[in-house]
Amino acid sequence: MLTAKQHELLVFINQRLDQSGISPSFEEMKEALDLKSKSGVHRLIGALEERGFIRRLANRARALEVMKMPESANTRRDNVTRLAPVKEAKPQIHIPVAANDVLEIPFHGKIAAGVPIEALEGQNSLSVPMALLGAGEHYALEVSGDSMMEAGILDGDYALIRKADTARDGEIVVALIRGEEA
Amino acid sequence: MLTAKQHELLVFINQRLDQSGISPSFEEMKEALDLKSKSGVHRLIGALEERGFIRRLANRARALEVMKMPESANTRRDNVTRLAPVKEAKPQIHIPVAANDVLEIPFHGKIAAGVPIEALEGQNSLSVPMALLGAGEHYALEVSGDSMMEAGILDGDYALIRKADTARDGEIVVALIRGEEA
DNA sequence: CCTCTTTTGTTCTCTAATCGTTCCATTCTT
DNA sequence: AAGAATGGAACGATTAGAGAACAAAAGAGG
Repeated sequence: MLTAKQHELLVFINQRLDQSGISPSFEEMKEALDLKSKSGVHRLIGALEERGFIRRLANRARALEVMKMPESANTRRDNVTRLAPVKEAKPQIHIPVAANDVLEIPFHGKIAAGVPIEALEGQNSLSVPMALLGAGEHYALEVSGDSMMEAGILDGDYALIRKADTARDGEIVVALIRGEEA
Repeated sequence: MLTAKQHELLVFINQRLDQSGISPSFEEMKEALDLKSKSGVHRLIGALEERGFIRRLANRARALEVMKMPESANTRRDNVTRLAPVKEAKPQIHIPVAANDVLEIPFHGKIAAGVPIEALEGQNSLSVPMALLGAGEHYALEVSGDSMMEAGILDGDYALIRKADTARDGEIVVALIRGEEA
């Protein structure tokens, strides 16, 4: 799955991350691999990313994250998407209190594939449990049409959208083409 | 994933939060990082938020929350409602921090239309934001098959299910027919 | 309940250093 | 020689620090 260099770089990144929690910069990786140019590191990073071993924020400094390690490496990596630790069964009955952890995000209108967003840019807003949102600025759109049904997005759904300038492969985005078509 | 400054700030916030339960203000963070202006803190906070390490309420004072810590940091922060109480030595002024309302609900296995539930009735459990649950007792099942795709329920989804004896027209239910078929 | 005041967060502009990206020439394999 | 890997350097973007003015929220007091 990995070339020698790729493997070497991955191990280095993982080590630095485990050790200090701070991503190495391209310059530092260059040094670690004993290369003489950052462009090589760039290519290796790209390869590792493509293979799903690391993830990164595009155009951000020191924004690497190790997703998994190759089997060979004994340096284990456990806390990726950690689910809850298993704990002893205890017949307890949860009574969820009304979670008032709610945020109001702007509601911008409808969206449908190929059709311009019907911007009813009014003061409308939607109350959304914070638990559904990540970091960043969000807004809501109503989905029209069944074109995204395979992704579990149905007609009439409200889509919660995080504003962003970039997107990674596999992500679902709302984008304007030529400034008009959605 | 983080730069040195970002890491430093994150550790500081986490420490203050663990210690007093009160978020530091921008001014205090400025002092802690030995800066002379708050604008830098603002940028760092933004970066940490973008990376998912903290969450905050916009325009609210001292409304920070640590979502996770980088791998290295030994100062861990678990969001899950911990059952096993930690030893409480100090007269902590544990002011109710904006609790990360996550609940653990039992995970009972797979479900597929027409097929008996594969009960791996183990002690497994799933962490779920309370905001997604109503009142009552809940559990989780993993969905198998695409038979419910039209309802936005896809293969591999986790279904959160509330135990009930009755159901109204239009509601989606999981039910056992003749005690075996789901 | 309504002002006044203090605290706290937000934004903008500059400046500088660090960092990531890209393109092209060069070297190394096969 | 062809293809792959590497080196080099320019370029543009992000990160960081400072300072100031401004806006918003929280408290205090009448």
